[in-house]
Amino acid sequence: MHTPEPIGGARPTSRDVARAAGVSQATVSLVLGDKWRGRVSERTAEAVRETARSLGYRPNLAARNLRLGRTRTALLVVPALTNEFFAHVHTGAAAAAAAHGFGVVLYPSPDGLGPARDPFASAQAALDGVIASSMATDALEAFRGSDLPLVMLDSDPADAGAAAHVNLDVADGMRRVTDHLLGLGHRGFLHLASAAPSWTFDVRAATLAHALRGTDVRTVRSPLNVVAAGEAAERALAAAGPRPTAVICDDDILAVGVCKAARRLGLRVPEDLSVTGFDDMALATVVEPELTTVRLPAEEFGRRGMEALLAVLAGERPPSLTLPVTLVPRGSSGPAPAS
Amino acid sequence: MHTPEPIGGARPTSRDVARAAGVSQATVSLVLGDKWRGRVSERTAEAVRETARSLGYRPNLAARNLRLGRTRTALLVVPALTNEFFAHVHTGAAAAAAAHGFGVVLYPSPDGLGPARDPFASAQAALDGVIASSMATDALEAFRGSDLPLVMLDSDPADAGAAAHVNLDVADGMRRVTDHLLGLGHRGFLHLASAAPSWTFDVRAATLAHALRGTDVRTVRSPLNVVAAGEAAERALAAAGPRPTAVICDDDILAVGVCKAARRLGLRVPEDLSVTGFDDMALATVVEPELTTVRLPAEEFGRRGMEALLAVLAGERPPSLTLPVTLVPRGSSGPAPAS
DNA sequence: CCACCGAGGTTTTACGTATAACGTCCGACG
DNA sequence: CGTCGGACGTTATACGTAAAACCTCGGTGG
Repeated sequence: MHTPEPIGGARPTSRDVARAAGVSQATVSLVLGDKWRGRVSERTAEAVRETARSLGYRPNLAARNLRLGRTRTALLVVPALTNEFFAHVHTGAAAAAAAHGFGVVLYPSPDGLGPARDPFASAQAALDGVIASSMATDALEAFRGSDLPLVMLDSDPADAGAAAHVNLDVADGMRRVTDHLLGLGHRGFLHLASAAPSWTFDVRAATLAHALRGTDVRTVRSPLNVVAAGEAAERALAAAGPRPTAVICDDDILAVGVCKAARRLGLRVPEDLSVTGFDDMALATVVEPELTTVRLPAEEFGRRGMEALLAVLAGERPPSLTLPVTLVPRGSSGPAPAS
Repeated sequence: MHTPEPIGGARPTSRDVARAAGVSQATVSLVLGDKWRGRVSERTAEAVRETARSLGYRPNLAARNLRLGRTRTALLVVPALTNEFFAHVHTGAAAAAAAHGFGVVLYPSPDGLGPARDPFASAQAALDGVIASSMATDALEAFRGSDLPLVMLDSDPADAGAAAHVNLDVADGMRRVTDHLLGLGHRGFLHLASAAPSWTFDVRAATLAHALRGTDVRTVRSPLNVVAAGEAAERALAAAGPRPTAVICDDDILAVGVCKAARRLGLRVPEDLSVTGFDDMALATVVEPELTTVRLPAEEFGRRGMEALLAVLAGERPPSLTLPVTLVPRGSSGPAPAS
């Protein structure tokens, strides 16, 4: 029977390697840390490397972190992992981190877009910095007390609590959506907004309100899930008064709910009702017809966020960025029906 | 202008707290570690707590980890975060971990279901153990060299490299699918299989082959994404010979691709073609009609995996588990068309 | 002939924590 | 009256690493 090594199975330390190679611990550290040029002979260095390999030596990260006072690890806080968008953000952040020898610990704030209870208690890993993405305004409070450098993604650039900001130009995105729909002749709108009190959604609402001033706009809020969004949309579309001809959604998930509601109400998309989403996730091309939506550069977003954090850690003062977005017109939006 | 504390801004240590409270560092450690009963007076203890609070003391995790020789942190390796299934697995694992004061570091194997290059170099965090979920068979090799306790999810239970196994009863799931479709009168099948060389998919294929012996079965492999799956299915369905009346997919993502292909070919689902998925992710209820699929207890899966790891770390020898799955019949499967 | 230097190391120290081992004072008991 | 044992702490040490400071020895320039 295979016994998987006694649990605390003493791993070899740099001192073990030193003893086995007949040198001092300091020499081992120098060689393996690649700082031996001119201080240790090529012969000795190779011997040390060989010994380390044969013993299966792996440096103790805890000890190294303690000694160096940093961990080369960043925490990425996201509202919810089930939202594909944040998976892409993570990919970008992790790639940028890896390029600089950093690691990323992912921490999904447990209450969806709600407040993060104690990210640091949960993330046992010692951290060098934090990237908080698209957090609810109240959730951000949890980070005020920390003395860690903080980069905020998708939050109010005026907020002084962060060392740097990286944003998506959601205002421009929303403007492109309204321009698109106004150009198609729509004058009656339903704005299906996210119920989460987040800066990024506030911007969308304000932009939309401004761009559609003078037209007929109703707003309904819904949590970010298909079923709830469908119910909210169904109620709003079945309500009395003139029916909107276009539904603008804060997120693809909401838009999918609207499409399902439209089908239940016997409304054809886009002939009777145009629907637009936001994010351009895989979801957008799954529904029939495919969603007109705003594409966000999710991966670049994560990458820029990590680069900003790395800059802060290097003592620089990184500029605050706003990344451009694009409108992707697809089948879910069409000319307004003749009234 | 708000200067966010000098980057390396010396945080207070337990010794600083001790000095400020007029006690020794050991006393601080005892009090804050909640091991002071009978060794320190209530008055002193409260004074220490108060001082720590006012100084904003936070223990240095690196030092604690070094001292204790463990980190209370586990690594969860998943093939791809964009697959919603693994987000749920993480949720379950994180919950179980938190209940025992553990943290979870998420590591998405960068190459999808391909080999994980060096999980330990990337996860800078020191680790107590590893949970590897649904890894490709070759990717598992990356973990052989490690001396960390390893729990495998969704992999061959006969594999002796792991300290424990937790599995989903995918064989039973696939049998339920075939029973369901055979009961509906289907005799011509297409199996749209995942191209990833993973144990869990091998089991599905073998089970399907056995359950459908004697009927007409073709197999096509596709990567796990909607577009590729759609193309593969379209080719297979348009090919010469008798057309299958049911397509059995290894994953909901593949099934969605099939639905889109069916629409392009002018085939109605389920009247002309039945389609089944696997996993029961959000995707399954987004397409029209909604997918008949196999529901996997993803969150419990993650929870059980973490519990198994915790048991191993506690020196126990946890039993290998297989969790039950259920068939969720929906609109995408119906009676076989009369030929 | 001696001071100096560079090559090739070693000795030592510090990081911050947890805890085992060790004091000290005082009341009580034999 | 001695000493015993809580109550309440303190002192000392170890975890494994990185790196500053130091040592030794043979060659070399002045």
